[in-house]
Amino acid sequence: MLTQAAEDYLKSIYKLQEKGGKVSTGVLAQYLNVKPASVTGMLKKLKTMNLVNHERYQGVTLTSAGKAIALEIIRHHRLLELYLFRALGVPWDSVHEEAEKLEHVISEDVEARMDEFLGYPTTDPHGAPIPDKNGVVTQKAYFQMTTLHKGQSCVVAEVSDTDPALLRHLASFNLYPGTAFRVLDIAPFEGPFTIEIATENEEGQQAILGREVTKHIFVADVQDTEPT
Amino acid sequence: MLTQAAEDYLKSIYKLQEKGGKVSTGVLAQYLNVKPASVTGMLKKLKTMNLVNHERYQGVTLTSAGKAIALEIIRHHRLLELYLFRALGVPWDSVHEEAEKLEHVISEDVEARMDEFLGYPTTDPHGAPIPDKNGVVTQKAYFQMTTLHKGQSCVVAEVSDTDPALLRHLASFNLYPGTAFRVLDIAPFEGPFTIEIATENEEGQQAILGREVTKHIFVADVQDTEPT
DNA sequence: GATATAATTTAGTCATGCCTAAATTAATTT
DNA sequence: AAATTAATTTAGGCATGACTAAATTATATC
Ligand SMILES: [Mn+2]
Ligand SMILES: [Mn+2]
Ligand SMILES: [Mn+2]
Ligand SMILES: [Mn+2]
Repeated sequence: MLTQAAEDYLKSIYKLQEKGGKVSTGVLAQYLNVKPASVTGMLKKLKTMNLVNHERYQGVTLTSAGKAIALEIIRHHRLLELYLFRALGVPWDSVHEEAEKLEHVISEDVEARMDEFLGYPTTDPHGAPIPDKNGVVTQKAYFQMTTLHKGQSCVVAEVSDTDPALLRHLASFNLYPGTAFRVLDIAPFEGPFTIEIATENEEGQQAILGREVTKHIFVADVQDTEPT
Repeated sequence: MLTQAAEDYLKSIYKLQEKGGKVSTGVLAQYLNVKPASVTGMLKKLKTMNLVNHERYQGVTLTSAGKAIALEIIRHHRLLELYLFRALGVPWDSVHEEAEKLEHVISEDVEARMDEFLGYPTTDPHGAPIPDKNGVVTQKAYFQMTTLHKGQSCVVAEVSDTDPALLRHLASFNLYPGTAFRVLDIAPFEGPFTIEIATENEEGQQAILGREVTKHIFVADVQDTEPT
């Protein structure tokens, strides 16, 4: 069994190399809240275990063995988030922190039982894909919300799960993965978005979202619609 | 926050001092699968944190602060065992091992939610009492099964939870906490017990339990009955 | 009461995983 | 091409928590 620290390194390398190939020591250090020197030390260990490819000064990538472990931990994390949310009613904004500790500790048996209880889900409460038990991830295509134009409508696909305050803010507008909305206006000079959120009773709730917030929202099913 | 190792020491000291007051270094070492020298080292640390009373060569006891932490961990452990058993159907013989890792990692919020889901239970799947949220334990009076005499009937109160093979053996006879049985015979020279287990359809299943097994079973509601 | 035996503590090591400070290497400017 | 700046690695330390071997203290035996 790997240590918790080693598992977190692998998970982080996976996430960072998804958007950008080779991962530099500095980027990884910042992501893990650790100094670059500590990263170098751990990469050496991971390399002797054949979990990463690493040439000095050249950045790091996962080997297929390393990737398999990373996906295993990510699967634990996302299943746990959804399980805690659905089965125990743990709030949307605290499941991440809780799962961060539990992911290293649950057995394959408990993982399988949660999966069954949840009906073999494919996304976590923040819209992130849950790798299947063989480590296959089905990543839906989506765009950062900042790329939307006035008048377009879409559906929330995924939101960042690390900042509880952001998640509470989104929840205050009922803005969850699966929620549909339309862009009514975008203020100039990188200003805020005004959107209309589709609600069950057809009324359409309005919300104003600052730029920082929209960077953490990803959308799909983008369509151009007639202005009302 | 304490380390996982420190929490395990406190939990173990609590359990050992329950039956026998002061706990010796050697006994604690054996219980934790660690060498006596390692125990001495940890006791020094725990003493500086005012969690234990320890005079060299004189054994160790918990301070009230240490006891509070021990009970907190034990509460986690037993709630987790029951939760895994009831909510996820984890088998009787593997909940202990699973809970051993999770107990150090769950939040007070998840603890409270499991407690609510379970209806504020008072005993775990092996019959051990669950301390309440204020650390109050209500320990039912019971006796080791070896103290029973031929003809007596009783109810299983608690069984040891550490050995999965033993638990599977007991399960094969449907012998769980709450199960009633009567002693039909005790073979001489520390021999095995023959018992009749009460079943729903009144038939009465017989079982033969060796001495080693009976040492791990604790019973209550002992009554002298007429031999049939 | 001296002596043997058992339990406990001390002393010195080792592996993890983090740190800071200094040295090295790579990338950018000029 | 040389010099500056940034990224990365090396070197040396620290805290945990385990180990072994040796020294110490307590207990049992004669
Ligand atoms: Mn983690
Ligand atoms: Mn998530
Ligand atoms: Mn434990
Ligand atoms: Mn138990």
